[in-house]
Amino acid sequence: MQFGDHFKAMKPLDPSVKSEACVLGQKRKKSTPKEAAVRKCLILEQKCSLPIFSAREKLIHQVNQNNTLIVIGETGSGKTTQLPQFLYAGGFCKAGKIIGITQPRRVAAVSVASRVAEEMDVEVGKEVGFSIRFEDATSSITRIKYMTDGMLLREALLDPLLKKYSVVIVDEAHERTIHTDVLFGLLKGIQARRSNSIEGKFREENGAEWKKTKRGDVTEDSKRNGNDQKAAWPHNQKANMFETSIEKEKDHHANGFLMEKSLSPLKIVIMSATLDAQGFSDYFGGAKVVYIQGRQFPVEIYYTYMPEADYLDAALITTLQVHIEEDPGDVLVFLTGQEEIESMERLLHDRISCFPEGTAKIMVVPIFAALPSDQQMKVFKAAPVGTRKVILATNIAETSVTIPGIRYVIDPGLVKARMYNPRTGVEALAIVPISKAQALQRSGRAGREGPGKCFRLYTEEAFHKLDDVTVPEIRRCNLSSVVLQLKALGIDDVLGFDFMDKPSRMAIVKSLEHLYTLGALTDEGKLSNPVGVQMARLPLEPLFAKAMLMSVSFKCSEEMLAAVAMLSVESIFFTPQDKLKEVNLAKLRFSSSEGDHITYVNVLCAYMGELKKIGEPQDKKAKKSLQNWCNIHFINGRSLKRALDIHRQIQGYIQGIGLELLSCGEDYSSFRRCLAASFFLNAACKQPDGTFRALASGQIVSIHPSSVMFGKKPDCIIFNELVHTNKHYIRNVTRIDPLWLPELAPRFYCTKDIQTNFLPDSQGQKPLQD
DNA sequence: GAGCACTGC
Repeated sequence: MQFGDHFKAMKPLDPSVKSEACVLGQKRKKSTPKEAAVRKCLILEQKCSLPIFSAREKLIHQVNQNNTLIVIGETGSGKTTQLPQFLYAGGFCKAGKIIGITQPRRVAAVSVASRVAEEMDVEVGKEVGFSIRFEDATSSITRIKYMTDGMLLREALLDPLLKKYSVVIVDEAHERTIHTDVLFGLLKGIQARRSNSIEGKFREENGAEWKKTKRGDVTEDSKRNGNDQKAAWPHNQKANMFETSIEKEKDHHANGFLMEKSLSPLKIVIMSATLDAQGFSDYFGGAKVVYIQGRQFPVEIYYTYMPEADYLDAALITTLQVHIEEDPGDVLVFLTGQEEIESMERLLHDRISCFPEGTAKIMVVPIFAALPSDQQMKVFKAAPVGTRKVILATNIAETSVTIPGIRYVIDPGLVKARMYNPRTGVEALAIVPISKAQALQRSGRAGREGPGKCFRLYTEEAFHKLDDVTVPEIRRCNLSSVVLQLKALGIDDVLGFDFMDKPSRMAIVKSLEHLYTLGALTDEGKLSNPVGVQMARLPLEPLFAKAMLMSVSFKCSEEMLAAVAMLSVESIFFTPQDKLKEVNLAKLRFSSSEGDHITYVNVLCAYMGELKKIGEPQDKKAKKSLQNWCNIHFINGRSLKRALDIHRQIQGYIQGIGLELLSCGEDYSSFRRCLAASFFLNAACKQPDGTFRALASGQIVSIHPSSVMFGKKPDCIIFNELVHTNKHYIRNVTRIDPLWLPELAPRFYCTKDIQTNFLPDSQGQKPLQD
């Protein structure tokens, strides 16, 4: 480590300072100048000791030489924080260009940005910034910008060639989120267009180094070159427009405008933690791959000799065995859901209570996404001396949350995954085996601070039979949002889009049909104006976006705004299994006999009222009072805060589009009529036996127990979600008048069928349509 | 008459 030698002579640093510095994004007390100096040295030392540091020059060189580079670096290599700094120093931000780094998660974007800002000794939001939904910490001088992958996709809607960026780094590419996958195809297209631009060619011919132009040319560009949006796309049917634009650029060249007007090439860097480099390289035309050493401690892996019949029982026994036989160190147990975690918690407490006097104690802490934040924070609290912490976690602990102190991992090898059937439109949650990559990720959680052990509750043979990598999200979910965004980006031929893993034809065609039904696409399959254009602008599921637009003419846009904001977040009510009755009682305060949608509107209104009373939760006391309000109503404060953020954001967009926000007041029938008009495809009617039949699919469905309509028997309802667990459950349900359907959706329902369906003698058996 | 992994705009 040639660069580190310089620091060896330094006095050893106070260990407390060191541990603090290791925590990303943690708030620090204001330090004295001396402390600040020590800290600065420390940061420099840490930087230089990272495995990536010795590869600095090589990396800059490789990015200069290759348009696309694949960087494989294990956990702890420092690639996320260092590579952007190297490229910044290597001249990639000249001419006001930006290095963009995408992350799959918001917290990562924020914490890494603050760490890098500190390393560069600048304020967050200045040279180093981040951009996530609801929060933009960037400015005109920002040159290194961390952001969520979805955020960069949104930016592409306004700037289709991402002209601000000289380099886009896609981090955690192995996670293959739906946004990352769309970005791949998009970036590839942008890179091709930008290289084909006249200046790209000019550069190649002349071997010119990095472009030198004055700052501000980016905005000038976009002002003058408004046509780029249409001209930029290979799949665009108006390809001839691109030719025209090249001609224009040639003219500019002749007139000496070239250096101001034209585009610099886009560098793409794909960073992944797994060894699946070949797939990325193949997709990006045989792109060069570089490997960076990681810094992970060894983890011993143990398998069972025989397959386990009951993985929960096996997990329980293994946990107790580790506790009794192994050295100190916390245990992380991966389970599939809230129910499993809660029952395991009870079982562990039962067993511990039977331990003989003098046995070391266990502190059990659960963590899963629906758990309110204050309870989630408990996993970060150290156990008292002599007590072992056992964390019972879902997938959340695999990547989203890093818990310090873990030395033992117990992995049953299962995960609860959401599946989507494009043919029926039914989503299902199923417990399925994890992939090898996931197993590796889980065991790695034991080796972050020292050597660890991982107990896999399956045989080695079973491990080898697992899939290598998890099926990318884009192959598993509803594509309506993605297809709408691609259309908005000018990509008309979605079936021909260059996906790294192509979704099934059926899934794409179903989404196209869905969007057409919503009026977002024209008969030619193009984005319709204004409906499609406006829908694409709203950061909502397409169906909710349409409902939002429709609500303006039903004069209930205030109510719909509240409803779609609430429908966009999950787990509004937190329901511990042992407090079902109390939860239902608390819900009554907001319940509407008409259904869940109005109930949600009531909850959000009540929350806003509470906020008004106590003011924005700036000070501790107000925060506590708000938290208290949430607790007594069994409301998840984090979810409601998110709903409020979405509410504000959509409100801004709606006003930006120039649409009116109107309240229907006490008359909820117009709101319910609007729900019927928006969600008519998800209508269901009561059958004689009390179950419901979905009108479009003919499926037998049941109202989910979490609905306020559960146990009630309305004649006709609309719903927002159909999930298959033990039954086909519908969630988010509201009562409607069956006659509204033919009136509001005449292309799908006719009055005669509806009447027949509800006549006593027909007993509702006749299917409405095929 | 009884239940829901994780992200993201």
